[in-house]
Amino acid sequence: MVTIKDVAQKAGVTPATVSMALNGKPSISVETRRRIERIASQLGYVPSATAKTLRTSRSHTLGLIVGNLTNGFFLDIIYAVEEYASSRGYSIFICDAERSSDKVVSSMKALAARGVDGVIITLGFYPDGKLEEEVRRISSEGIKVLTLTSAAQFDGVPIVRQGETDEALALVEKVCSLGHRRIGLLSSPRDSWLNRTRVNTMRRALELNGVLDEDLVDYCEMNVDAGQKCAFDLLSRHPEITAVMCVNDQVAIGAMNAARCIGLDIPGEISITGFDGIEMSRIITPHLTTVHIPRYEMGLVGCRNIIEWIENPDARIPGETLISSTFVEGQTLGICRDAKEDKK
Amino acid sequence: MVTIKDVAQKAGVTPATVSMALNGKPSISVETRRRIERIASQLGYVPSATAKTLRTSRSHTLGLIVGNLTNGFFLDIIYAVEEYASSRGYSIFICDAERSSDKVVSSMKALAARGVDGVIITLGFYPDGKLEEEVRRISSEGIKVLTLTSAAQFDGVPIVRQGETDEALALVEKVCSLGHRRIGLLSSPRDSWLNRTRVNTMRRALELNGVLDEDLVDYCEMNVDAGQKCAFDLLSRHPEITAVMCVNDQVAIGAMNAARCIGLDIPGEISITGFDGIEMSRIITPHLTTVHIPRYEMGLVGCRNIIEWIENPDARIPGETLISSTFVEGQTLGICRDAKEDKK
DNA sequence: CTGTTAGCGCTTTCAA
DNA sequence: TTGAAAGCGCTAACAG
Repeated sequence: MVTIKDVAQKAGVTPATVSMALNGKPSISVETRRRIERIASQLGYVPSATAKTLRTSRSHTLGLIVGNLTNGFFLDIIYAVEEYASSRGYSIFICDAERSSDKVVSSMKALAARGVDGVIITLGFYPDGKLEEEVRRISSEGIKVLTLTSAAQFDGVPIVRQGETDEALALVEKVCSLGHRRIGLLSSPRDSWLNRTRVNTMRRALELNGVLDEDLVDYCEMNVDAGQKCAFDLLSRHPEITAVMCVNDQVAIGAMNAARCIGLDIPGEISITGFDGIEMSRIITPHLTTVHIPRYEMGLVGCRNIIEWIENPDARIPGETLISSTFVEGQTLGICRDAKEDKK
Repeated sequence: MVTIKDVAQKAGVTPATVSMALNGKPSISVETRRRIERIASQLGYVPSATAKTLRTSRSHTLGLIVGNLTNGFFLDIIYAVEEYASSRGYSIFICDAERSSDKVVSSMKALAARGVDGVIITLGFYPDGKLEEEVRRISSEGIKVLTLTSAAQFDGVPIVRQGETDEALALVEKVCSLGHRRIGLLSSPRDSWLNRTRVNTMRRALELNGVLDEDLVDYCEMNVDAGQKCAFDLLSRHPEITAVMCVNDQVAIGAMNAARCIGLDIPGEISITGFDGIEMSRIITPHLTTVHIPRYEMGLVGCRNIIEWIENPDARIPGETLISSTFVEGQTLGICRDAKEDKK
């Protein structure tokens, strides 16, 4: 491996001079700089980031902790973060939280030991106290922490989150305006973040429309299989349901499968809505009506913010950044079948 | 930040002793070790991985370069690699190749500068000479390189690849055995890796069965939209086609959408096959008949092999590891409609 | 069993 | 404009 010494020797100068020349310090004569640059590239010299980090306590690396790597939801975030970071000369450590606060804490310890300049945390579950404690600890070591999405939120830690409340409300209004009164609600587990936020918003909106029926609310894990099973049960118990609103797209796709099993036409006999706007939602037939969460933009903005903060610790970056979601018109929403019958 | 010196001072010993104690060297008295451990954890001491790396030239980090992060195909690999690596105390740098050899080369340079112990490369496209050169360079620096999947393959570089030839042949046999004679083939672009390997295998099998018709072969990008467009064209031009075999699941899902547009029942009037066994293939209705590539196992084995190699450079790890794919019985394969008519 | 010493590759004063 | 020297935090010889 060729080091700064080798370059210095061959150029007939000291390592210090090479360092300054290659780092664009102005106090080096153009002539020597040229010579050093030539020799460096000739020797294939690549400065050791490790040594640089040890000396400067700046590593140009970031940690990215995602809630659960098997969930395609996080893919766009990883993509955006990696893309922007690498364009700024940063490398990304990827860590899977495996839905557990403990794993997040151990990941953060590892990242801190490796000297990352910052950590981006994006979880889909509520973190426990241990995590908050660790966030404090590494912050006090000078490591910048930023959270994406709002399940994990800490005092003084900047957050980039999706604005989705208006869209959730609008979605309910849309369903109601089509004449639906018996509306099933497939939520995530009772103590989950999304049940307490997103689904609760929908619940309140249903209530305002006078169509909330807790018997028609069910709770399931957020994957296709669970959604299918849960929707099947719900629709079997309550055949009067004409629309099912789901906590996310995976559950909604499960619900679509269930409806198909039962022989209900979508959207002729039953309407279905999702949430998130994952890739699959626009690929399946009929296309799912959903709300698209701007994951790419969130990743981009989050990464840009934390790098800005790292490189300019005095510049206060926004404590909270809201990025709007967008309604996605699919083909799973139709006029209530009862309303149609009434017309006949 | 608390360093080894702080611990040493508080324990009344030298840094060297602390280092040995914490690294489980046998030459330390149980008593001192206990004391040091206690003080270390009390002070919240976390050894600097950076300093350790500089000193030992072992970083316990790996680079993972994936062909294209937006493709869900790679998700299971990332998951497996991260999971296994972190269980062994390694952290993962994730890099997106963005379908370009140049980006891969610059990623490798960055990874090498950061002192990674190894690099896992998994690409879906043919690399150019520059990449091979860079692989040689970092190998000569002692960085271990391993490739996953076979698009990128270099002399002397261990590879973990899927065994899929038998399954591709079996798939063709299956289709033919159902009576199909007019079989469309949706391949990836002509000069792409999969066209030259996987699709070519299918092509030869079709030929052996005497049903290869180059007019029924088309080439498209490997995504749902392209697949849909291409399938629509093909089926419009050749309504006699009764089965479409696709280079991968995305294209197959596109083909399913196209068939539905045209009003063809799957599998009643047209059969469709995919390849890869991505999550979506078993979620859509009807489930796609495909071949599942064991991405998780590949990632696991690849990661295990490279770590073994790193930690024991003399132990020769297998130069080529083949992991079998599996046929996935879906609902998109049916008896040829012509055959059925004959029966009537 | 523990201390001393040297040095990994780099940057950053301070002198010259 | 460049050189000399110190040191980031750690480990590995070698002494004692």
